[in-house]
Amino acid sequence: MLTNFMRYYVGKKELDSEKKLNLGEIFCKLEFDSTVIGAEIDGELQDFYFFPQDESKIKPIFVDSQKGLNLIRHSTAHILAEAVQATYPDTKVTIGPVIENGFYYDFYTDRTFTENDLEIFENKMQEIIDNQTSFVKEEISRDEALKLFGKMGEVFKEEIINDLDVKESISIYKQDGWFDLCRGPHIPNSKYIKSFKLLSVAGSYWRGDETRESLQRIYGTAFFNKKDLSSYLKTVEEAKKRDHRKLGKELDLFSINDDIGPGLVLWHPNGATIRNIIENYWREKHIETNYQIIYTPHIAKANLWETSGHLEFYSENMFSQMEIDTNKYQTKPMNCPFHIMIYKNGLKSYRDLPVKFAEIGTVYRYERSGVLHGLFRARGFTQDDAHIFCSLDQIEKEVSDVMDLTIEFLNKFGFSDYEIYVSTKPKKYVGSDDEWESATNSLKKSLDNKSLKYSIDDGGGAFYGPKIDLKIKDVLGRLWQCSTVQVDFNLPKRFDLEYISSNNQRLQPVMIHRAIFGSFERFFGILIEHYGGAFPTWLSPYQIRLLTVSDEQVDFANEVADNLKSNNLRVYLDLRNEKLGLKIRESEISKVPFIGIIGNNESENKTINIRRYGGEQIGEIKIDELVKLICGDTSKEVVS
RNA sequence: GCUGGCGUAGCUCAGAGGUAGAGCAGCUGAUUUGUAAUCAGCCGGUCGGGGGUUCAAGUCCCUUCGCCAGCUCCA
Repeated sequence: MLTNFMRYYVGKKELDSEKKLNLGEIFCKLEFDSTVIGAEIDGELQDFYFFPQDESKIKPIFVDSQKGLNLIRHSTAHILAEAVQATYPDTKVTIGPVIENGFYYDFYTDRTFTENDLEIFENKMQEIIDNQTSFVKEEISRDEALKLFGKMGEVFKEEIINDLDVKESISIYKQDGWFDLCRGPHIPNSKYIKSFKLLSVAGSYWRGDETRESLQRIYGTAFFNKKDLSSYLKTVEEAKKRDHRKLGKELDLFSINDDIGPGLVLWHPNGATIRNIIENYWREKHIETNYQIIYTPHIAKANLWETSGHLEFYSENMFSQMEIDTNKYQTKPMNCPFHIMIYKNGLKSYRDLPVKFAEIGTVYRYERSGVLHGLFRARGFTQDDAHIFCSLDQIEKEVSDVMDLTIEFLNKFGFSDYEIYVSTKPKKYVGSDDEWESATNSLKKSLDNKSLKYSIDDGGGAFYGPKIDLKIKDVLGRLWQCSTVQVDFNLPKRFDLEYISSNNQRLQPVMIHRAIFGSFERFFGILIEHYGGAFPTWLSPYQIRLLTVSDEQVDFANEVADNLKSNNLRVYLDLRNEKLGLKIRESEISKVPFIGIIGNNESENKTINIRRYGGEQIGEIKIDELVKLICGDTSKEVVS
């Protein structure tokens, strides 16, 4: 008799039923309270309208979980769309997905939405939410759907329906009288939206295609409670405060000048001091780990770029050719061909391998004007580039060494959290399957041996070889991709690279491209934001500002400054006839890690009164103690 | 590149057809100062560039350069 007998496993409970139930009914029978708003089944988020299969394992999703938040945000996007159409009925809706920290909804309209509109929409949305509107799902046929949206003139929805696979079921979600084509899932009722905010308006294109209609995108976010929303907004504020373009100006680190050109960076003395410290550290470590440091030109004949394949595959990113005498030249977008030419200069033996060339090499790449962004995306930048020429069976050891060096570097700058990705063979590739497998295994092994966790990006490798990418996490939890290690089977072939093996054969080496910072410009930008401009003592342009209380202490202050300088410390001497309070204020604004105050007490006692950036008092100490204090200060970040 | 917004003193910003403004910075002077702004005076601008409308243009229109946000994490 009981043909439709079903069994569900819901969390730790189970439920038998004589008929098919949807999630809402299941939760109701099991007397779950209203904090359950959906479920995860086979890794997919589902709402109350979903009918699980027999024997389904159902993981309840609670309103205050991360997954629950995705439901809340998606539903908030629908309420936004309703509010926009209620306000401006001629607006056409498109799509409104959940994104990392919130949601957006794209609209088609002649009107330009303003900040004022956002406020109107927010008020209207609050009204809808306060009505405790239920989200009701209805399945409709394809024809019905086309008719329904066609009648409303919702052309974008029609296009979506037409593009859907015929097998796919089509659903709409109703709230009040308003509804949207949507596959869900949604929260049961708007009462779960406790706090939301519309953040900004921006342009976008239908389906991201710039040849299609341009749309207006409204970004917003929603949270389970007001506290989470305000802490998110605070993080956004904090990120704004740390914007490297703003701090770069305030701290006089760098500039980008209209008269020179967009995307071209001027490093001011303060920024250049930091870069110089980083470069010196970089050189020292590379020499220590057996790299040979080289220098190469900024332009080369077009022929070279033809051989390398850049003209064929990378020309969109290269600056146009210039003619010198009768030859065509181009500025370099990459350093590799130059390193290769140095390798080719003279026959190499297997005894020479691995050959490791490293260069702080400036390259120029054409970037579309709209994507330029301070130091993060520039047109001229300097890579910390290196190329390792080795045999296939040396890859594992070499990559292992690169990872050690990379992690040592990143730790030095206070980055201890990273995500690592190994990208494997794509559909189109050069090199043999054996080579790819061997190289990919070497990459994995070198990570496994260090117990470094990584994800596999299947098919995500470049056509010329597999790679490891490393993303670092900054103090605000943002991820930045800097370091990369890439195996290359392509360039050695194109340039006919070879070495003589132990049994006197001519063999082709493999090339490994690697960068730790990626580029000095970008890495510097990340450092500025990571440290909030308050650089640790070893990097800070000035390590201490010496402030005199009055003219009487000038001689002693000069003496202290000379002493510190002779110990290679970076000292800023403020002898101005100003009040101490002003001098301290200016020092704090410049974020120098130490302030040394010299008044009559100090000059009599031959001491300096030390205060750290941020206000911590250290008190009077002697010069040699001060030298030790500054040199030994290894705190990774000064609190801003 | 495209969509939208914005370019006013070194910096941060006000002015929205009728004589270009403020604070900070800078310069000069007074003050000799003890842990986040001493006081006063002065200097500073073809209002991003070019063209137009008007008796009159930061202000309106066109064009050009630059900056900012965004440009499929799919119904």
